[in-house]
Amino acid sequence: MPDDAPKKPSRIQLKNRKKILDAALEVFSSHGFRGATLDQIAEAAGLSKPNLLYYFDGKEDIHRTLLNGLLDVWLAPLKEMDPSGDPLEELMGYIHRKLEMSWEMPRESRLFAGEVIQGAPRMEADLQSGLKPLFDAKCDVIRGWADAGLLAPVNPAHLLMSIWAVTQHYADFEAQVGVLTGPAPRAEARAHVDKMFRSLLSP
Amino acid sequence: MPDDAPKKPSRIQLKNRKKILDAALEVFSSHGFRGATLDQIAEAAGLSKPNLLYYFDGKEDIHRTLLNGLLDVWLAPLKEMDPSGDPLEELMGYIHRKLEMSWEMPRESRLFAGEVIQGAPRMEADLQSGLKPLFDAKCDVIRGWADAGLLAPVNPAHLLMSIWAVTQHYADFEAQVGVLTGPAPRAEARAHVDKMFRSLLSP
DNA sequence: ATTATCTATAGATCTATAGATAATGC
DNA sequence: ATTATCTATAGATCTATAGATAATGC
Repeated sequence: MPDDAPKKPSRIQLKNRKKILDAALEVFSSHGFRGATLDQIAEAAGLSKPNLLYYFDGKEDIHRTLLNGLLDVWLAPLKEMDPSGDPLEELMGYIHRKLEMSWEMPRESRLFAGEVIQGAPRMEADLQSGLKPLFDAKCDVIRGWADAGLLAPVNPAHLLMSIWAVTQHYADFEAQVGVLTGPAPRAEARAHVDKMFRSLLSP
Repeated sequence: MPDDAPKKPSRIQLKNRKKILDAALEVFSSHGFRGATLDQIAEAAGLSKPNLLYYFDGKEDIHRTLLNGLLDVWLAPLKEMDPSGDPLEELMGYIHRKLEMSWEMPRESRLFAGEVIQGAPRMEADLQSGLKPLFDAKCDVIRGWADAGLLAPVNPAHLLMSIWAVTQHYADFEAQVGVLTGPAPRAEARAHVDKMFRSLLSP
């Protein structure tokens, strides 16, 4: 048996790593990678700074682990889009799930947005391996639907990107949305987004 | 005559302040406020670090001056939207100007995006005084058009926000767009965006 | 025995200033 | 005389580690 055989993590291991990642989500999403400090994360996690570094190899390790772990959660709504379902309703269902997600998980949205805006320096590999294959597969599904006349003709890649743009905007640019619309009633946003994509996609 | 009467800035004043702001745009837009350092800005501007601080009161002063000065440029396309023009073509014209701007000025787009994502800590006042009145005025124009039946019924505020979301996405999330579509032909993006808003807005 | 936590601090990085010197414009 | 620039460095902030101590699980 090799020396470096992985050991089962203790309960404290799991609990504290989770506390740290929760705290890191809060801090990284509101200040960015460089703007966040280990002090802030340690304080938010209720641990000492050296104790943070007992559980992770450093600031970058915390950040990468966080992004990597959240990518699956983030892509789940898209995975749920069913190739054998009704095309228009599958797409509209996806759009509404993504919109709710923007309101329910704004920190996750901003964490990814901040990383991508700065050129995804700690995430490009994950985008290639995690996002790209799923993206291509779903583009094929949408192309199939459009070719069969079940949707209006549409460029699948740009459709998906504009769905992300519009839905994530409500989380990522919340500070601006707030100034411009006040505490915006979500129903209005929902109705607008629904109408926009329905008028684009209806065959 | 008061002691603090403003003096006409010398030619070197103007030229060096401009060099610094150009450099700062490059550095702040790719690393964010906190991630940028005066060393990087000084190097990009071809000046020594103390010399930077001879022209500006500090890092924050550079950042604020930059954001403030660019806001007008950034809002120019929206200002051009003519209340007495043809509604659909005025809006589509605006959308295409904004889309071109995203490709021609990605650094400006990312600078604003980064600031807003982090809650616009150095810009909220500018948003209130610079953006809000223009936004409200243009919402009124759009509402007038829609009420007159010259556009499909649409929520003006959410329309404008989705125009920004979709167009700026190509600059702000370029790293992701690049991974997913490769060096994307702009014609496809242009056609998609045109179709999306035209189908939403056509009366 | 191993895992978990703490205090203290090294070492790097960054913003900003002090103080001297050079260049420029009346 | 005023404007512009430089070298040197103070002072603050941050990541990370050293080394000791406490808690936990066989």
